[in-house]
Amino acid sequence: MKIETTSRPPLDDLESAIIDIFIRAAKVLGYPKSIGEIYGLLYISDKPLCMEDIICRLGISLGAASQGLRALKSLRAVKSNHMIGKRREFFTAELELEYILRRFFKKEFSGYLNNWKFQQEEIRLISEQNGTHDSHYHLKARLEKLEQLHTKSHSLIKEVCEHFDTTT
Amino acid sequence: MKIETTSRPPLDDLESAIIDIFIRAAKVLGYPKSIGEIYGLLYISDKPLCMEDIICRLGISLGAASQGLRALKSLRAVKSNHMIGKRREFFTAELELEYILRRFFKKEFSGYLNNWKFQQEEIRLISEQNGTHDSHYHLKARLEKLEQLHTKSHSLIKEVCEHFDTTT
DNA sequence: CATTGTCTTCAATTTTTGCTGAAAACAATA
DNA sequence: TATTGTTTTCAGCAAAAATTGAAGACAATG
Repeated sequence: MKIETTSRPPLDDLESAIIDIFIRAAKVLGYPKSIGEIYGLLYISDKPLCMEDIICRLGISLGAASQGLRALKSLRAVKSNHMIGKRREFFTAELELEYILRRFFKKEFSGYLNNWKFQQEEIRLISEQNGTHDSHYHLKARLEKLEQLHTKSHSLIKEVCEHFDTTT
Repeated sequence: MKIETTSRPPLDDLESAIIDIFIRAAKVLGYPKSIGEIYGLLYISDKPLCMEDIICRLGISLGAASQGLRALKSLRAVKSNHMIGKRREFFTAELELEYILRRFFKKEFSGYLNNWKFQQEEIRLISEQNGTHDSHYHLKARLEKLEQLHTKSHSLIKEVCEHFDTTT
């Protein structure tokens, strides 16, 4: 891809400031900066952008753009649409951030909780193998507490998702 | 500090498995591995441990232990107690994880939201400076949406904290 | 106030993570 | 199916984050 910078001005103050919000949000959610930038740029754009637009305006590399867009697509945070007569793929942001967040929490956080549950089952096994004679007797209570916390966290995520559900 | 390894056995399977849960939890909350390890070790110990215990059993460095414990103290996730007649500081885990989580969310997440709010005000300023003639006219609606999301996130954190409040 | 045991700090190092860009893969068009 | 435009992949590189350990600070004790 030969990149044609013409007619793609650098970001102005307002644009950078808005994109910054998304960069920070990405960080908080555990994503790299570039993902925040790309989403932010699409969020403030009133027309679909192609990869070249994104690369030029943000000054990031081809690879980063491609990978970032893939991640964003998998979160359904950007939609891609092919314009008729054009070969290129064009991208738009899903503007309903609530939807995105809900999906994010459901996917990422649930994944984490499932893994935790699995580990906890393993632990139960090991601890039963060791039998009653073992030195870890005092652990029982603590492990049970941990399991309770797991249950509680599980219900938390439902609540969080519902919070972003009320179609404002 | 000369470190005396004697009588401090390496972690057994059960212990490592439990500590692993805390390592992952730390990661999710944005903390380094060592913080999860230290908390985990204290969580499963039935008596207070000193820094040397922690260093030996986890195989981490003095610096990491010191810094990790500092962070954990600031979250009030570990308490330190001086034993009479002993010069050393001893540490115990706060076992009520709910408390820790509540404080964590309040502190970290609120900090993030305040920053966001601040940025959003900056943006409003810039955007008003630019006046109505500017090319960013279509942004208004999107910025308002962002502000709504901010409000909503703010109420979310309250809900999350309350979730961990019910003294089970 | 000197000695000794313990903890903190921080520059250097290691580890982890993200980014780059050229090459390969793919897709559209003629 | 050759050509050309576009996207993906991935090995190597750069930046960021975590860890180490030794030097210095601090505190208790005699």
